[in-house]
Amino acid sequence: MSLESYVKSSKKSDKSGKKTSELSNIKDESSISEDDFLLLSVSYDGQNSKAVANLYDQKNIRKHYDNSGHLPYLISNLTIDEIQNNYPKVRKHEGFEKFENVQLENLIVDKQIEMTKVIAKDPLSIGGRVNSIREVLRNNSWEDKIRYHNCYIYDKGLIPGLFYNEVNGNLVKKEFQIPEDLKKQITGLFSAESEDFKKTLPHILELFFTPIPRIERLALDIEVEAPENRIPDPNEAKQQVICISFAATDGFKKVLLLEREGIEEGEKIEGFNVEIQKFKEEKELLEEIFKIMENYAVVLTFNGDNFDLKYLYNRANKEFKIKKSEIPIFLGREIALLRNGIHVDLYKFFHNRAIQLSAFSNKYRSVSLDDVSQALLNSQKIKLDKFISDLSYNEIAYYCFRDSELTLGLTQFNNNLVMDLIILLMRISKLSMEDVTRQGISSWLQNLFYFEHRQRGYLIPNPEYILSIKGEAKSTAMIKGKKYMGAIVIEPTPGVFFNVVVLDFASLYPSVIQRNNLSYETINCPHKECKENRLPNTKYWVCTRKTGLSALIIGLLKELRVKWFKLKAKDKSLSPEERNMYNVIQFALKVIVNAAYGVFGFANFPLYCPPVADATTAGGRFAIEQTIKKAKELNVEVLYGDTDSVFLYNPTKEQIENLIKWSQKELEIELDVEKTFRWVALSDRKKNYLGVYPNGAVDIKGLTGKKSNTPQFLQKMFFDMINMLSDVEKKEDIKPAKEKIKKLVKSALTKLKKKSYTLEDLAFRVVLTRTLDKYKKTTPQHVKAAKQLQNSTDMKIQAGDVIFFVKTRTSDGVKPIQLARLTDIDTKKYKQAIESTFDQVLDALGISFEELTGIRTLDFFMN
DNA sequence: GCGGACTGCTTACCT
DNA sequence: ACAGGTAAGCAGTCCGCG
Repeated sequence: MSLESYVKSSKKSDKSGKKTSELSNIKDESSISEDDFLLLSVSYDGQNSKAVANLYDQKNIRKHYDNSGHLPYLISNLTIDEIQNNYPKVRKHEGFEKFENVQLENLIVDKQIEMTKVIAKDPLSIGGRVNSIREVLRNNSWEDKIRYHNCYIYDKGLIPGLFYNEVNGNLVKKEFQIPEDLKKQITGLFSAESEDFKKTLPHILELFFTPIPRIERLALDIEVEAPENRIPDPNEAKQQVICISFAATDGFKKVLLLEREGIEEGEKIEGFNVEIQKFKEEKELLEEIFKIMENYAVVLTFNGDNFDLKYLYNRANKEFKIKKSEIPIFLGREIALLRNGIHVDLYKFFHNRAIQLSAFSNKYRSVSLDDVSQALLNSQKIKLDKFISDLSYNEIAYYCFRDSELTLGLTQFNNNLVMDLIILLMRISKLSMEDVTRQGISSWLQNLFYFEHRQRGYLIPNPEYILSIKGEAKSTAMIKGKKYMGAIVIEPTPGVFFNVVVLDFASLYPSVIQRNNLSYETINCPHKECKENRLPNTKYWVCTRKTGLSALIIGLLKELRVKWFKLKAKDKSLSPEERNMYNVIQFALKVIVNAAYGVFGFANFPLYCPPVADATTAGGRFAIEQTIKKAKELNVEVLYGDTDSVFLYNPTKEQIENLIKWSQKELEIELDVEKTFRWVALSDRKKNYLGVYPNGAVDIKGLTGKKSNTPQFLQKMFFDMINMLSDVEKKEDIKPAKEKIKKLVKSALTKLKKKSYTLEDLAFRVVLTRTLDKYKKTTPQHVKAAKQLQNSTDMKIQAGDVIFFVKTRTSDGVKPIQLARLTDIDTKKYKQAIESTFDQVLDALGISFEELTGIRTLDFFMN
């Protein structure tokens, strides 16, 4: 279940009286006092040449400049003398400050090493220019690609998303007390764990037992004059800004308009009562925008990095020559940041695949404000029937304001879920709010691991170094082009099976990582005696002397999630608000923990270590293989399974308990009953099944009828069929259901022949994953349709667009619905689509489509 | 010139 | 740009075929 749907349902289901909160401080802001400041980000102030912490003082940003003289640096394996003699350019570098000796632990060789810290006056002297010190030192340079603001966070042990006080000019972390009994309960759960584990636990607990404050924020959206409806170029910013809207959490709402010749006031729009202010001069409009932005610590946009803020900056700077220092925005290459605030571009956040997939279960297909709002808020942008430039004042204000309202809404729904999630992810990853909302999950894990390295005095290894010692993966993948073997999918036994119990391993890969002590330094470690400690089913051994850092951290986060937060999220004795909070926490943990395996197999991850990923999936295969074997021994039939699950046919309670106990004892991995089906329909296709729960609810996996590109008329038919099947309680019920399905299909075929479906109903909807010119090898149908559209209309077609097309008897075989007519439709193709979609389910029921309809393929359309 | 067998490409899905 | 495994449909290629 997705994060969002869980929260929604728990809200609905519980209106009972509140219990006294066991964990009063987690959502309770009363424990926060005026001088507690939330750390939102750390940045580098180039003018003062200092790191600066951006704190949220419950209203605005408060800057705290470094007062310790901390400077950027890199680490060299050479001694100071060696550097002086062999690389004299280092000392002569204009940004060079000084050398220092340091001792760091190189985990890969498991030794303390004397190294040299090369300290510079500014970050660019370390790296980023052609003659930076890291370029001079070349292969003798380490830790030289770390962004300085992150380096500062590691060295000071700062945790973004936690509270700090200013004590005698220093930043001091505010400690929130975890209630004693709670602390005891939790630590009690882990009494059997290692010393390393226990030592780290309190630091992790702190992240989740510190209140999450409400953060006031302002959403904005601009409109720009657009001749012929062309999207204006934000780099040039040639057209005037004609409208801007604001919506903030404190209730502030406003629209600013530029007065233009020939624009009418327009009719007042009912229900739209937002204050509108008109400006005669665009420059004044811009200045007012900047003034309002400065009132808020956090500014939200949807695509502000690449459009709104970039446009405002360039317009102010290039057209009106407003000085850089008077514009509250500064531009990076692909980002727009604020001088005195935090800019969160929600487009980037919702684009993050971990967020898109896990949090919102792929509910929005393209990352547009319209799609995301539709999916999460059930609200949409205002539909226009004219060009932006032709709208009346009232119309454009209304249109523009809705965008700000939606943008703000995306952070507010379900009790500020998105905002809470962002704060939790900051705490776990140690990334600033700006970074965590813009960067992918590999950056989150990179930063988390780097932080831990520094905190423990470990050298952060160069990626090439890890690869040169540990090498590539040793297994062979099933799929061409992949680097190593992945999971096992059990060949399904086709048919309908009553009373099926599905068992699955709780967090299989993280459990393997923890149990097998997997980490880049522990796999194939340098110790002689460890070489005997082979991992089953692999060509690797693993360290027996030390706990691997990733095994420790991932294990800890996983254990905490499974043994505490997940249980609390389901605990009916807690208030819905508390459960929501626990659920957001367990979810944030899930995202991080589940991605931990994947990043080790991701070539751009700086701790990339294919053997770790390889050994992880091998451990997973070992677990499921042993489980199948054990099930056979217990005389239970395994019908199907995928990666971490087994479908058991009609098992007894005892058999289930046996398996679970066996797994705990022999594999040391938790096996749980995930779900029980009244019946399951399996075909011979893997990753495809239909299961009906005892209450009639249906679980559909992989079937074409459910896929998002299937035409709507067919999706609807498919779900009608599912409804008929969900009534089936016993074998005898299948026959009448079959009769109903027969009627359903016949009426659809008739409708198809009579052409009474609309083009919308018939459209296949496929995402264009790249721009049109990038399809070189083949031209798929949706690309053909998109090309037609581009050639005969003025539509701009971009990567990420969903193309609606129908199958036709024309030469291309397809037409975009904008250009098609019902008479073009190739009915035969649609009949085939119905047939194959239905076959996936009917196969399992032992019914053939032809038998069902009683018609041979062609006959129906022949007369 | 055309169709069947085949491979590869592309998208959407599962875990 | 976290991973690999699978299904489906189509595009493109090769081969055989008087």
